[in-house]
Amino acid sequence: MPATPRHTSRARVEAKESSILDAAEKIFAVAGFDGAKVLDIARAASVAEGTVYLYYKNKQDLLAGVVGRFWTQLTLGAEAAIEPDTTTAMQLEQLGRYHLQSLLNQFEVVSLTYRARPQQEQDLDQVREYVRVFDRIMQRGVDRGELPKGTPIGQLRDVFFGTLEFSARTLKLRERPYDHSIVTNLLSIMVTSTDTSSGITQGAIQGKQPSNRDLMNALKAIQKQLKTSGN
Amino acid sequence: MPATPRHTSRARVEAKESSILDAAEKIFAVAGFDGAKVLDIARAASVAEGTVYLYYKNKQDLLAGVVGRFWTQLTLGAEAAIEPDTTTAMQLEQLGRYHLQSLLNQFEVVSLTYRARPQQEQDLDQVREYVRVFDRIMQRGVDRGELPKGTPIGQLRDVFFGTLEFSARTLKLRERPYDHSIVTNLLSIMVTSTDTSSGITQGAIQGKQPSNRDLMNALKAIQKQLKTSGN
DNA sequence: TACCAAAATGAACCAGACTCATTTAAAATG
DNA sequence: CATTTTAAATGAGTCTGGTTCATTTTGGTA
Repeated sequence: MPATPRHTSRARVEAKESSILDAAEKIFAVAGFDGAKVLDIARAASVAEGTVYLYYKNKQDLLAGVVGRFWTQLTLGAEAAIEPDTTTAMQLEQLGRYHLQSLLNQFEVVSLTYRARPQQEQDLDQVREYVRVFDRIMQRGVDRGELPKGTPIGQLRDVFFGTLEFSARTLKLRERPYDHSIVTNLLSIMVTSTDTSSGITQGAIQGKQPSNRDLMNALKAIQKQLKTSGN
Repeated sequence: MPATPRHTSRARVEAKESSILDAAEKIFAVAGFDGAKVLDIARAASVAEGTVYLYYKNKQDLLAGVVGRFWTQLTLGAEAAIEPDTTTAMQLEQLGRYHLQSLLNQFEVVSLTYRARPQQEQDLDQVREYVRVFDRIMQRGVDRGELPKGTPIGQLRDVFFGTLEFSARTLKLRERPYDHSIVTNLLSIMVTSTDTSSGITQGAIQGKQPSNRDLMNALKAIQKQLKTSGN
């Protein structure tokens, strides 16, 4: 079995494995998970149908392989896209751009991600790994004092990735191209809110009812402040 | 065929149709789309397997029926959850709470939504209808002068739903219950950003590079302002 | 070259979605 | 109410496509 090769060079086994993944990715992308026939994938990889099952337990597992590899590559790409020696804001912007662009460029594969996690099973590790890129940037920002101490990184992560994913869907739906202003807007929103010592965020985090009138008033003040700061 | 009933009362046909939907929803929710057998759904609806196909073209179509009904009901529930005569901020909060709670309570059905839109086919109309609830609230806010004229409703919609959906996933993953502070935080973030005449947002919308240093400085100023406003 | 284990193959198997000839139920007719 | 007609329901049988496994091929080793 390819799983425990002794006679054959590891390199060749891995080459074949990734050629199967390539074929699978291609077929899945054009036909979707249900539409893709294992036989077609095998043919595209120049391999017999049974051979696929030597490398992957079943079709689901094959999909997990495709999706996992995609997110791993995305993590590497993200690391590469981020300048290590710049501000937190700049790094966030770099990650945001990279993320949105990737979502758009490889929309089909991204969509497959949902098919790979059948309900509340243990999540794809590679996706988890990917979002840690964000966490590291934010944590470094806090450590350096660029962001306030109590910055709710986890919540902001949901804002960041959630917004970008929905924006990507919207753009795809309307057949619009990548739009940089989405990232910039998102960033300004997020960073504005990282001051947890403000009454608003503070109250929110503690779950106390913040009186919507107060909320509105506070926000009006901020808006005025922004306006007069003449920026 | 039930499609064009002449002898039988429309009511009875619809009753059977919805009893099949009920059964399907139940089975899909526990077994997932792939795991659900049409035979089981038929049994759960006390009907022969072939009968299901009298009402729904195929399994996918059945799923679309389940998901569509769900979002329609969600829209009705949302309308009901929103007080018509209150502030925009309050209404947004009501919608946010309702949405997050629904996502959590009916997580399985929500997850099925992704299975129902096989790639970039025409979206589920019912989902579109649902997000319009948000649009209406925002538009009314603008009309009333509670929100600035150029408020980018579309972008904020992505922030709103994107963040809530990701937050719901995170909560499910960590097996945490509904957390009201998520909605409140999200709101404060969003409303803060609705002043499009601020230098930051303005620049962003026009897509011009806003110089990250300027950005950070502006934000620092806001944070200070917030802090000193002693709120 | 002969041997052996790893790797690959594809025919056969089987689960499950879907069809359709037949049966059953319900309305219309007289 | 008996009879005819049409709608609705049925489930055995078909067919597609994922998965298995007995057999063949390959490549390293002695």
